[in-house]
Amino acid sequence: MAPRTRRTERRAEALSRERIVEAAVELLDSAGERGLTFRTLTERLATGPGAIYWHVANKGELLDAATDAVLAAALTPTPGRADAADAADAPRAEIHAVALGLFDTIDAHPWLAGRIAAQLSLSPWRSVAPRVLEALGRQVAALGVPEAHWFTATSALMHYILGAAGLNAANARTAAPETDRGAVLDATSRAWKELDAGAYPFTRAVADQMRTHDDRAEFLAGLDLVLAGIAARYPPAER
Amino acid sequence: MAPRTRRTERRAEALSRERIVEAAVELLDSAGERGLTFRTLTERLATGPGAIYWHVANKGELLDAATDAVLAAALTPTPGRADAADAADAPRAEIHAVALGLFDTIDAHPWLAGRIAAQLSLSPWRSVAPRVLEALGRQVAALGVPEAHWFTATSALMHYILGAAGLNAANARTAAPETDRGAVLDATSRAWKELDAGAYPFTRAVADQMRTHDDRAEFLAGLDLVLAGIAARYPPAER
DNA sequence: ACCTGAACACCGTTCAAGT
DNA sequence: ACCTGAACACCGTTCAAGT
Repeated sequence: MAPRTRRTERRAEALSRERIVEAAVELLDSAGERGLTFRTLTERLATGPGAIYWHVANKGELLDAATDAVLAAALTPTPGRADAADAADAPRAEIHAVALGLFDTIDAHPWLAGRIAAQLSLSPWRSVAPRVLEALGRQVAALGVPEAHWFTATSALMHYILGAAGLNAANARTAAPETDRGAVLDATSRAWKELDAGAYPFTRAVADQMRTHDDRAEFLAGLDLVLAGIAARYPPAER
Repeated sequence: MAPRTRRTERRAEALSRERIVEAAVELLDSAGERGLTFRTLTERLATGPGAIYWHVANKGELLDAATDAVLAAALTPTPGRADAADAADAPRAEIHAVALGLFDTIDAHPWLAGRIAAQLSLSPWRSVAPRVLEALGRQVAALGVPEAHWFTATSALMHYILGAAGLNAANARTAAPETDRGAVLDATSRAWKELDAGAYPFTRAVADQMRTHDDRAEFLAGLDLVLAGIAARYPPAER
C-alpha cells in the first residue's frame, strides 16, 4: 500500500476537552440531541471513542459541558446594553435584557431547554442557577422588593423565563426545517375553531389571536405580567 | 393448585393498545424515561416486539399515548373541588386547582415534563394545549380580563404553570431514591454562601430563604404574582 | 500521558413465518 | 387479524494494546 496522502482526514491539532465540547455543540445545533452520538463525534474529530473518553467521563458530562459553554456566553453581562431612558426604569430594562438573552439563546440552541432543567435540579449549586438568580435578583432588589420576598419574587421570575423559553424552544427543536411557521399557525387555528362549541368556547374564541401572535412579544408580555404582579404584591418598603 | 399460579409468565388477556399504554406508564413511573424499552415492555407483557408494533406505530407514539392517558385524568374537571368562600374569588380558586392538579401530576410522573413540551409545539392542535388553555382561559374571562388580552394573559399563565412545574419535576426525575431533600437543600445553601462575595451578593443573601423554601408554596406564590399582574395590567372593562 | 480500534451489551425496528 | 422471535443497524462504553 502506498504511503497515503498526508493526513487529509487526520486532525491538525491535538484533542482537548475544549475541542470536543465545541464539536459537540456544533452537532447539537445542526442535528439536535439525537444527532450527537459518539460515532458522529469521533468522525468529525477524526479519532476513536477511547480518545474522547480520555477527556470526558461520559455522555452526560459532555452534555453538561456543552450546556455550560453556551450558557456562559449568554449570561456574561454586557454593560450598558439596556440604555434605559431614565434610571427609574433601569431594573426592568435589565431584567428584559437578561430574559431576552436567555430566550434567544435557548431559541438558537433548542437542546438547551432539557439540559437546563436537568442541571437546575440535579446540581443546583452549579453555575446555571446562581448565575441566573444573581442576574435577576439584583434587579429585583433594585426594584425595592422587601428582602423577605427576594427569593420568592426572583424564583418566580426565573421559573417563568426558563419555563416559557423552554416551552417555546420545543417549537424549533423538532420542527422540520422546511416547516413554515405561518402554515402551522394557520392549521392550528383552524383546528381550534373546529373544536366542540360546548366544550371549548374559550379556545375557539382565541383561535384568531393565536394565529397572529408573536412568540417573542408574548414572552415579554408575560414577563411584564410577572413584574407587574411583583410591583403590586411586594411594593417597596416604606421608609 | 390455585388458579393463581397457572401461567405465571403468560398473559391472561389479549394484548390491546390500552394494556400496552398502561404498562408503559408503569415502567415510566417506576424507572423513568430510560426505564421504558421494548425489552422491558415485552417482558412485562410476556410477548415479543412484533406484537407491540402491531398496536403502536413506534416508541414516539407510545410515549404520546402515555402522556395523553395521564394528562386526561389530571385535566378532567372535578366540579366543586374549589369550594371558594365567596363567588367573587371563584376564578382564582379554580385556577389554583387546575395549576395544583398539573403540578402534582407532573411531580408524580416527572417524565411528563419533557413530553408536554414536545407535544405543545410539535402538535399544538392535540389535546394538551386546548385542554389546558380552555380550563385556564374560562377563569381568565371570568376575572373580567378584556377579550383583547385573553390569549396573552392565558398563555402567560399556562407557560408559568407548565414551565415551573416542569422545572420542579426535574428534581424528582433524576434524584436517587434515597436522596434526602433536606440534605440537598443544606448542601446547596452552603455552596451558595461560599460563592464570591463580590460576584454573588444576592445569591448569598437568599441562601437561607432557599434552604427553607417549600416547592409547592413557592409555585403558588409565583402563580399569584402572575394573577396579580393580570389584575393590575388588564383590569375589567368599564361598563 | 494520550490515543487506537475491536469488542460488548443494549437499543428501536423489521419481517418472514406462524396461528 | 394478531402474534412470534430471529435478525439488523445503531447506540454508549470498555479495555488491551500501542506510541
